[in-house]
Amino acid sequence: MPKIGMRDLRRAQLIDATLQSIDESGLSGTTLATVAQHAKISTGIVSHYFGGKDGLLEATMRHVLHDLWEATVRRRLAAKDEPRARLRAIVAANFDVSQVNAPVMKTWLAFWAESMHQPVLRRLQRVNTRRLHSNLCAEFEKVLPGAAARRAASGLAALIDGLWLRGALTGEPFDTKAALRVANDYIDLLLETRAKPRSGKSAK
Amino acid sequence: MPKIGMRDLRRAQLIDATLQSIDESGLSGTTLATVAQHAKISTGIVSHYFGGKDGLLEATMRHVLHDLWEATVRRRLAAKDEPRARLRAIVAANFDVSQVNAPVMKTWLAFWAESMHQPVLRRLQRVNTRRLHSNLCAEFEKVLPGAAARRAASGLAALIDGLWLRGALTGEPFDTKAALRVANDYIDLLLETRAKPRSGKSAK
Amino acid sequence: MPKIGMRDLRRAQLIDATLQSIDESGLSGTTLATVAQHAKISTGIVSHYFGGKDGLLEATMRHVLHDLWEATVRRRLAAKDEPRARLRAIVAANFDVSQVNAPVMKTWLAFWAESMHQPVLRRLQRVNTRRLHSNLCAEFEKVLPGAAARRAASGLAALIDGLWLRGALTGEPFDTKAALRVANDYIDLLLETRAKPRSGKSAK
Amino acid sequence: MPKIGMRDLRRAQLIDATLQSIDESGLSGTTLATVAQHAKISTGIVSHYFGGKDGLLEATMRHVLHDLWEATVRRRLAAKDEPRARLRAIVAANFDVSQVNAPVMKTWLAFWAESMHQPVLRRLQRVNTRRLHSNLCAEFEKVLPGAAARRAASGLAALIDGLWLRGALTGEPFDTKAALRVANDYIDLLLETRAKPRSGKSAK
DNA sequence: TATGAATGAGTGTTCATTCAT
DNA sequence: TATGAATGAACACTCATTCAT
Repeated sequence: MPKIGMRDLRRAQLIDATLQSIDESGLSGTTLATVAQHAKISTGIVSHYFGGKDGLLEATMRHVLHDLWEATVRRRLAAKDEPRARLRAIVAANFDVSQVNAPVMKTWLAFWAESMHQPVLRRLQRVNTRRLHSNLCAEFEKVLPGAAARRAASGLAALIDGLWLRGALTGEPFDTKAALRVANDYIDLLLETRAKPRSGKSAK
Repeated sequence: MPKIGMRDLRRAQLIDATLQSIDESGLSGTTLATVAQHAKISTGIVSHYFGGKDGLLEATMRHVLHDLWEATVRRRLAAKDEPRARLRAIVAANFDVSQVNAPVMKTWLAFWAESMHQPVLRRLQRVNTRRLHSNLCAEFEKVLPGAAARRAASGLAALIDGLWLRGALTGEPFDTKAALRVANDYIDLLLETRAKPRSGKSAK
Repeated sequence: MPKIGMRDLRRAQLIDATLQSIDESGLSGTTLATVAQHAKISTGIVSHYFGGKDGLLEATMRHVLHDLWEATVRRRLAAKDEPRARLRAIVAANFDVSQVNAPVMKTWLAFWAESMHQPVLRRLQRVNTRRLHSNLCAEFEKVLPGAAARRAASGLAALIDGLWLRGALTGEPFDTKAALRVANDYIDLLLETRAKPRSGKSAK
Repeated sequence: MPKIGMRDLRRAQLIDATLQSIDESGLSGTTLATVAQHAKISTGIVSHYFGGKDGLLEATMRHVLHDLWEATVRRRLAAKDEPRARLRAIVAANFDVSQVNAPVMKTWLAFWAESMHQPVLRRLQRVNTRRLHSNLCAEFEKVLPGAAARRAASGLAALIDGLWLRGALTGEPFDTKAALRVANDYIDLLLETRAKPRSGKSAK
């Protein structure tokens, strides 16, 4: 008798095993055999459920992205309906526990490298990059003129990713508090420019 | 008679071939054969000069890092001896043409992913991460109190890396001008805090 | 309560699915999964009814041979009780619709290749080869001396198989009419030798 | 130092190993490992020289076809310039020792089965089928009217293939003498029709 | 120094077969 | 009787590395 939901259970189990294996050995050191070993099932079943290794990485990344977006929605809903609070919520979502644990961070790094050469992954990556930017834009535009808002969004998006990146590369537990402080300070600085607009001659 | 410098010539030639191959196929798609093909030499010679594939990536990354540090030193020397100018010089070095071309950007991404699992690469990566931070710190400390300076350095380092990362991931030519503007604006904002220090209650 | 004849129904269904799958993908491209898919049943049931893939091919081939023999008997009974008519009937049976459709032709070709290495199939193939020869012999012996009759039977058997083979290999619908004409002409030529026996010095 | 002709030597060696392996285990039982074993070299080298298993079978079949065509040319040149002698030469070429040994016969059978589903092999097979027919046609047309010549060619081509096929399927050494006698007798019968043309109403 | 032929372990993937339900 | 999830051995193919020349 086929268990209802067996397919989803297995897929979740395999995605988890993939994250573990990438954590241990990196993507290049992750084989269907290591994934199967972590999941304590046979190798054949991995290809059976995901159609191959590529499908497995894609599914894993979709899972990670889903968690990120879910965290973003959740935190935004919980925040006061005000730009500063909303921006802080978005920032916090990017440093959510679902995003700053070792398996996920290593998977992100591998994903970026692969996305440069795999169309399917590239598409996922672009959607995510744009989503963060447009989320930030939406808030900044409430208080800043268009061009300045877009620049602010670019800056904050970059700062978020940069903080995340540098935190990930340490190899040590992510210092969420420090990252939040730097990012939130940046938000404050950007919002302050509202009052006394900058000269705009700063670009080299 | 072995030509003087033959070894260095070959190594430079192979490093260049490696960058090309990574540009074309990514690190996972790069084999000693593809590198040899790009360099128009035999496969055996690669292992001979670098001891293997790992040595090749390490050497390639050392080369890229060397270019970055060289650009940093050059631009700092050319800058006025003043924090703002020096900071701008450091920022510009990170967006130097030697760092924002496709082969190098893809190699950086691959390097980060690999550095999480290869001690040799990890060491390289740490040195670089710290070097940027301490360079920035040195300038900020001239005008900001210790803690604030370190925070500013962390922020600017993250922004630089984040701008670089988001630029690299587009897959299109890097928009240096836009990146410089965002980063330099951030410098200005950070330096302005000197006058009216922030309250420090911004962290969540 | 198991339905009476369920077993035979399933077997017929699976044999048909096997022929379809071989038609589509060849024997080497036919798996128990493709057979099950064509029969719209589960994979496990195939092994259950035939004990495995080998048993399936054997049963399929027995089915095809049964059709051939059945056609031979039917057409011989319908023919006048006279050597020429009987021989024509045997020829026609070998080009019966049950033998010259794409699924069956491709299965025959695969069967021949496999029969060289599988004792069970080899036995089937030998029985069939000999049956055709002895059927032809029986008729020729009514009008030709023993040695000549056997030689005539060998020739006609080979011509039948050769016409069938070349027709099968075209990949297009089998031209039964043309094959019949060539074979029947050969029968006529062979029977004419009765009057003016050949010299027998023709062999090299 | 690369030996001149190493490539051709290896290819010949591997083709021979393939024929041996097919003789032993059939095409379906032939793997790159069994071929490598027969050639006493490593498995990787097979794919290296032929690009894969498909390339290996194609090359092997090209080799067999080359032998057949070479035998045909050789024997035709040696024959008297007269239709009957030429036809006998063509027949004999098809039963040449290069074509009636066990490894080659089993390879032919496998080739036919595969050619139904592999375009590359199908093309080879068609060329060969047509070549025999047109070679025979060329001779028959010297002494028979067009339509009769083509029919004679079809008949003889089929008889040749049929004799070859039935001889191959026995699994015992090919009885070349018997095959030649039957085929040559058929040639004689066909050429005799020149004098007293047949009625043409023989087709069913 | 330089070659590239050769190796053989390792990879993703397929598939006949088994078995709990 | 029937299912299809699961197994695990087998496969073609890749590739870093070695080594005779």
